[in-house]
Amino acid sequence: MSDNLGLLNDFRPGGGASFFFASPTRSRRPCVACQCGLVSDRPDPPRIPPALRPGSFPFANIQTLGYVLRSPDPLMADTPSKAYAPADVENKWRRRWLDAQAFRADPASPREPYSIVIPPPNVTGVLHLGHVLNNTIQDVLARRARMRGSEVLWLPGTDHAGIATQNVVERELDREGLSRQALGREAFVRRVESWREKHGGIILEQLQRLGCSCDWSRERYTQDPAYVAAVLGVFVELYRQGHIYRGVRMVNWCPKTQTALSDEEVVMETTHGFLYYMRYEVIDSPGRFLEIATTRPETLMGDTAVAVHPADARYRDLIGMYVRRPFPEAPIPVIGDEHIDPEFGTGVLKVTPAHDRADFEIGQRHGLPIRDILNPDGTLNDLAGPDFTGLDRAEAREKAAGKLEAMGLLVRREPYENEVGYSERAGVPIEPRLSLQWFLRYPSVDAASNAVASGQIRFRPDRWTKSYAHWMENIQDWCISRQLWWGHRIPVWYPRDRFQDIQSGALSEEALRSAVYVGLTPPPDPENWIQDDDVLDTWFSSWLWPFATMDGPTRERFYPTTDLVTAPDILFFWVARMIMAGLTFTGQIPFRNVFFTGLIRDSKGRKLSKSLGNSPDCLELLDRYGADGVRFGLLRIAPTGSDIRYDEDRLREGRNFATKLWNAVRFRLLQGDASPGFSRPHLSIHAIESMARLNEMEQAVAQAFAGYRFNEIAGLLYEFFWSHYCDWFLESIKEDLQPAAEPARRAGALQTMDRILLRFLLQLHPIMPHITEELWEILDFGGGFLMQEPLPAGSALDDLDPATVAESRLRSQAVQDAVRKARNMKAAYGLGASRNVSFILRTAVSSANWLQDEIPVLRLLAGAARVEADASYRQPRGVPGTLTELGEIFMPLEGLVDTSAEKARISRELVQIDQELNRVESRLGNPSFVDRAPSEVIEENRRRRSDLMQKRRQLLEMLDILEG
RNA sequence: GCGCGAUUAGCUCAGCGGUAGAGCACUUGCUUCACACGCAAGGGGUCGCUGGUUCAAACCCAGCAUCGCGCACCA
Repeated sequence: MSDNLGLLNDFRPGGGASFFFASPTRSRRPCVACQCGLVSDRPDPPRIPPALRPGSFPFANIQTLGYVLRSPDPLMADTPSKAYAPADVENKWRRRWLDAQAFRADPASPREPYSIVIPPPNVTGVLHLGHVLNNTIQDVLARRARMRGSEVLWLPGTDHAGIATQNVVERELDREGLSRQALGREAFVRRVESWREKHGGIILEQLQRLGCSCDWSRERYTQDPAYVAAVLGVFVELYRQGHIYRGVRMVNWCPKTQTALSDEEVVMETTHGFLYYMRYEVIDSPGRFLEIATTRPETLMGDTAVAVHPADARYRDLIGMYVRRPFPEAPIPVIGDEHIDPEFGTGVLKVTPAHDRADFEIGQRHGLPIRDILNPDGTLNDLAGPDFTGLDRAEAREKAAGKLEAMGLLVRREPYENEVGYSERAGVPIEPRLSLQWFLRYPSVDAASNAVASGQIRFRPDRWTKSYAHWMENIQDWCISRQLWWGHRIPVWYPRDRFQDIQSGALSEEALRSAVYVGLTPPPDPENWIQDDDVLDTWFSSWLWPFATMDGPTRERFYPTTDLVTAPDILFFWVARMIMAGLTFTGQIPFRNVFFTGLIRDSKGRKLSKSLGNSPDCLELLDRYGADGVRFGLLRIAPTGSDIRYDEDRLREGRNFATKLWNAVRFRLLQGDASPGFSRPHLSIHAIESMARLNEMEQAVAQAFAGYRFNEIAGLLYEFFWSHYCDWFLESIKEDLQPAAEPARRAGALQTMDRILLRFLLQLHPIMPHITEELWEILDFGGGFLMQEPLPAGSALDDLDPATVAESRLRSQAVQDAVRKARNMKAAYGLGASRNVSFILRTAVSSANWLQDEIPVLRLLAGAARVEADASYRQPRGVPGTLTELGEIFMPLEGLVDTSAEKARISRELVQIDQELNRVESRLGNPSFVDRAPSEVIEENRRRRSDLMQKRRQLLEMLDILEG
């Protein structure tokens, strides 16, 4: 097939024309080859015969196969594209909105404030689907809030993304044969800044392309002078309060970027390795060996003890004795510690206090020496012995195992699977490492827990509150210093004359506090001081984002913010920390609602990632489906919280919906003026039904918004517009739009269309802002922007009597049912396409005026030449009929007709009715059901029983007549 | 190991006590004067398994299975 497509492409004309295959049956199908927008791009073009092989494609061959190729199709050639082409429309409105500063938030406005701060996107990456989903949701919320009359601030910005940005620039330097060390700190930072200037804005421009209604005049950046002052100020304040301290602790060390990381920046990954069993000789009991299991033989040079459980009978007697560490050879003690699990391995643990968290703690408990055998870059140092000095830790593992084997000390090794911490950014295994770092004891922990537990801040979906509570209960101090150059440099200076002392980590916390200078500005005598080399963790600036981005009046008005939209993977990184920062520094919660989006996965359920190459190019998607199409498609699959399987078909659905809307409006425009002055327009029952449905849809949408159920909102809009308004209502009024129709009916139809379109555009706008704005203008619904239009207060049928509405709806639905059944009957006789049939409607209400009005509707929609109402019609043998809510419909057929299909259909229906009847009857025959079920349920079942029985009788009668 | 979530049509998912739904895919028909990115008519499901509660269970409860995600110092 793809070969055929290739060939088709060769025939593709330049610019805008299209190919069609026309089959001998005069069926017209679009060809897949042309990307001009007029034709389908479905992967399987229908009706291309398998015989159509590459090489046999020329026109002649197609002719012989009964196919003709025409280009361009004469029907389509002279009309402009009937598919909505989003590109120009989206550009146009983006520009107009921006020119009009329509997104600007006014702190002086008397309206109720509504605010969101954008989660700063990572400027080192390109726009990915996660951003698109996330920001679409924010934009939907912001636009809806505007239309509900709020003064909206959606504040955009970016952060400096410390590690990520530094990595990118270092890689760039590497390609140039340079390094940051060669450049020096100042020049390097300047270089990063210029990279940022060039690339930092790209992703925000891409968000504009998506239609995001951010107040771009307030774009913020974590390196803005005011923001920097806020970050450093917070550091100083927390330091003075004693929440920040410096000390030697076990940290997560990334040997690649050579910096400490917080626990959140470490991801656990299942790793396949080996469990090595080795033996150490007991010095005090020569000839006796202790067998030890380890996954990391390369650290044995750092072992300073061997530990067993104190109650372990196998080894209890050895506690206090010494064993021989094979290399560098040294005696190390056997100690007893409760931490040891006697069940694991051999029940003996080698203790390496310098390179393992648990071992470090054991070491602390037993006063063991710390032997650090690793360099910061993950290679081994002198302490590991001459054989190992300079080797990478991975190589050292193999070598250590080999050496043990050579010494006869390696018992065996078996394949082993365990969880190893990896650096989230650099992707290499983390090294637990003892180092001198800055830490934060989190402030306002209890208040932050309570804010969420009490519902003051609401998480959606709610289940994240539990995760949050769990994390808050087990919260650990935060390592906030990073050994990087790009970021906010720690505002601490050390006295030059005591610098060595201080850096050795030997000073007590007290002594340190009295020696250092901590302040927003450098000390007055800088020559006597040395500033700390480290910068702060990027998240130490991000956690201030909701308020540090706002100046006085803005904060006064728009803080606390209303909603935060983010992915659950940064609940701890960001959300929890913002809550603590907000409570600590503003005395208020930073936001009232947090909506967690799902994580987008590919169709196989894998995370989208650059390395897997399964991440689609979003800009291309925006080009192909339009921003509105992408927004709508993504929102439809954005469930309330769980993961999202991405499927491009959904975007296609969004694009198709845009085209559907476009064409529905085109249809309206073709009908001309609505004669608004027409005194007494006649509203058809279908018009009333449609406005009632519109009303229901609007209410359901409002509820779905209140519950942040975005997929439901999109579904409601789609269902109403496509399945009801287009498929039913527009079809039902086509009779009224004929030139010969009564003017009052025509006016009623046109006015109803306008009323529904107007209200529908208002509802749809937050999701598909561009096309709705364009159509609002084309339809001339209002002078200003649709985006600034308030949602209407009442319903579309407020001026109608409720009893009339209810009655009309029942009638309209009955007509719909009759149409469906009549079409069905035609199809059953293979007459689906024929318009040359007659129907006879036998109904008790045949004399009613309203029914007379509906006869033409029935005729048009069922596709009949004639429909006649006849209450006294007697069904002749062999004439098929069907039971509808309007009455029975018969289809007298001329000549011989195969009735077997219809008989089969009726039999199938009878089987279903019998099954249903059985269920209902057994229910009603059950005394405890009749006793205990609510009366309305019992009534409902009784009604159903009599309906079913009647239906059954009539079907049997029809079957009888058919069998003639 | 603990916690959370998922399991419904071929696929992606909605429904969360009272007659199993949507979109896509599939079948059939359609040059119907808004739309083939369309219209119409169809086919397709013991709602993961086993128990329990209930007049009534896809839905509530318990257990199990499978998958996914968090958290956790088992070397």
